Amino acid sequence: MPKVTLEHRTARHDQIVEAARRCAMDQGFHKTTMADVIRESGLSAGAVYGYFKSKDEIVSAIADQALSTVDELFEGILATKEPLSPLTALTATLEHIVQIAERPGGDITRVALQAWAEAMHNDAIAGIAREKYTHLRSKFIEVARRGQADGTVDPDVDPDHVGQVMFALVPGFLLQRLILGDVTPQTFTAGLTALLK
Amino acid sequence: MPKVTLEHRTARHDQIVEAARRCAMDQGFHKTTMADVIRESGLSAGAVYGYFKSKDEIVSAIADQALSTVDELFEGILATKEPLSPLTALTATLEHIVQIAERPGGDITRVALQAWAEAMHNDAIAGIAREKYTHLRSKFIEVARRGQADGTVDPDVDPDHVGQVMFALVPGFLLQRLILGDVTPQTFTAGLTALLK
Amino acid sequence: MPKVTLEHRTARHDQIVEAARRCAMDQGFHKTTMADVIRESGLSAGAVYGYFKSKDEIVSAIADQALSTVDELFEGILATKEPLSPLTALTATLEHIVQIAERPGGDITRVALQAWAEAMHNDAIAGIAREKYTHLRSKFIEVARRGQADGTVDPDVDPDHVGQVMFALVPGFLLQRLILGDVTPQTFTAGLTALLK
Amino acid sequence: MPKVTLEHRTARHDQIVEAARRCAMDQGFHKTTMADVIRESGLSAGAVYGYFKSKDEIVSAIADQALSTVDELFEGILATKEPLSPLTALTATLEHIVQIAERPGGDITRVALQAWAEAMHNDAIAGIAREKYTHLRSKFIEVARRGQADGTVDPDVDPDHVGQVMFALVPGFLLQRLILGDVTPQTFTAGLTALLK
DNA sequence: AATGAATGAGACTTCATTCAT
DNA sequence: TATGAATGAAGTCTCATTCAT
Repeated sequence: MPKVTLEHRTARHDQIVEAARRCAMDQGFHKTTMADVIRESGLSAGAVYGYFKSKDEIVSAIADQALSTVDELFEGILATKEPLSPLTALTATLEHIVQIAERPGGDITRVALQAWAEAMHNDAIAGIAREKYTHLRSKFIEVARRGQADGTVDPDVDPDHVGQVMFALVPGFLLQRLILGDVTPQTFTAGLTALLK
Repeated sequence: MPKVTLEHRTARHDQIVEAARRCAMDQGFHKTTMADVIRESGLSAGAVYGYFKSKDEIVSAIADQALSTVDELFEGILATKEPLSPLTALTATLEHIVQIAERPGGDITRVALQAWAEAMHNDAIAGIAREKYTHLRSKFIEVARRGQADGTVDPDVDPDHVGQVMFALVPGFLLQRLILGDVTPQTFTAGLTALLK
Repeated sequence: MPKVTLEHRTARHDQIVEAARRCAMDQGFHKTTMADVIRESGLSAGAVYGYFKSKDEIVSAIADQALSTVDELFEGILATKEPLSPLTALTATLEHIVQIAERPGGDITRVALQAWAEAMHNDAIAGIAREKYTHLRSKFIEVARRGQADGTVDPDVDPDHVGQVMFALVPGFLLQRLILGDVTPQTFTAGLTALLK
Repeated sequence: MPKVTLEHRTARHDQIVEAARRCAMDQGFHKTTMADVIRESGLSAGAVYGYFKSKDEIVSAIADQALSTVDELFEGILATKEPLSPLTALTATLEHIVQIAERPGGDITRVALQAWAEAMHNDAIAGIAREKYTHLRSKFIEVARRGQADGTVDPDVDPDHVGQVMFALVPGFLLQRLILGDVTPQTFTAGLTALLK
């Protein structure tokens, strides 16, 4: 019966990652001990090590999740909305980010910050971050291209560069939200409206 | 003997912070051990603890430095240039950031990322980050105000909100530069040119 | 598996306390390092800290033991012997103390002296000492009361005060035995015989 | 001018011992650091080490002082009072102990307890304690002899043994006073009156 | 598969003592 | 002589990981 076992394995796996995420959200990756994860997951040390070879592997899994969540939701947005100006795309993104951040389970964007820092000296996480953010940014590049096709964005500029700027606003918004605490999609959209062509 | 001693103390203090910064740049705050800092500083354990009460205090000192460096240099820019459009201000800022990042001593912006993560669960660093970034952002708000006075920025939008967006581009640029590695002041300025009013 | 585990835990706990007691007997609380206790117990650092949160907790456990041993044995004496004059009670107590002190494991009364000193600036041990010695002294007060009932002790004196004096002879005996080394239950009983009513 | 220098040396020496005594009174010998002594004495590290070769030497000096103080004062009592029953001698001693203990500078009897503990594993202090307490006890033995001469003490008992018992009451009183806090010369004398022949 | 007690390297920090000035 | 910054051995405790049951 491979199905049941697989489901069981997946459930256990997620149980561990969720526990670790909750810990990392409050304490960061480094203050979170394996004992914390074990306690929070309700499993035993041996069980946890049956699913992950090391703490590093768990950290990578949380980082992957934290860096993906924004991505996944963002994709949805871009896929549906048709005539998509940079302003509209950004506004929709920020609103979704806040929705995710305010989920009952805790603010996963805090974990994304941990992942950024970790990527500076952890190759596995650097790889994940590169992959996820390259992908996310490609969506903004796509918006830039559409804008150029629509005539709303200067066609002489490399859409990659336009995408860089649009994408930059996402971590810039996140960071201000977490550290200064006074930005909202509304205030940010207002500022964008004043600045964007 | 106040003069000599004070200079001496300051030199030693800086010697330790510099050593710690080099370590944190390579390894992050948490993988950096006191033994690393002690070895790198060329002092003894006791000497280091004569200048800092704990590792946390050293971390705060590095974080302060990392979050200040951009600030200081940025201030210079804004003070001098007179007719300052958002685009000009941002371009100048990014160029300075890259100048700082490429200094021989190592890229201090990597440490800034560590500080962002640390601010999530370290009140001292959260305080420093809040203070430094509130101040830095206020400069962009000032630029927005000048733009409104000049008629180049929509006067009906709260300049605080415009400042939020301009400021957001700084960490957004930094993060892409460090993680994706393909942004430069030039590419970014090109993208900005296409997007900004 | 509660039974086996509980026994096991108790055995380990005692193994650590015994090891620590042996160390403290030779070196005192402060010269005894955790490394000493770990080596002497035959366990690992982690194992020891699985049973005690800190060195202080181990010290309290040894102090408790050292201050209790006299107490326990003394209670036995008082419970059985019926017509109990102060002289008889004291003689029996001293003989028991020496029996305990000369046990193969080492002289635990040396640890009691450490505990007295420690009680001066360690609230946990001060509390233990207060509790144990209040209890022990209450036995002597009981002897005083019986003496008053029997007509062998002046009924006009507060039995608490009589108990203070009787109890005082115990540490007085211990201290002389350990520092001057020339008192025995026999010499002491002889002196008591000459002095007591 | 050797006199001035000698006075100066003595003053400095005492200054250090007093400082160390104050520290040891509050914290015990082991929690007292050389830094504490240096700060409290108002001298420099080098200066302190000009007078004492090591912390151990300072500890011995404080222990000597603590074990002597009772001794000195006690001698005075015994020298003057002529017809001296054990009860009288003891009462006078306890009153003097409390006088000393309640001096403004702090309760030096707390330091005596430290010295007892230290004597268990410090030969220098064990030697001092032996010497001081042998001497102090000899005074009680002298009282016993006088009692035997006066016919108030049983002449068939070795006066050394009577002295052991009388002397025992001194640490017994001290310990109760410091740990249980409810004995006074008055309560103790009352108890003694009920018990002594 | 699961358990969780045990491991032990290594982290942070202290403090008695020295010595160049 | 006096200073006090510096030394570095040694102390307490943690925690990722393993393995006998």
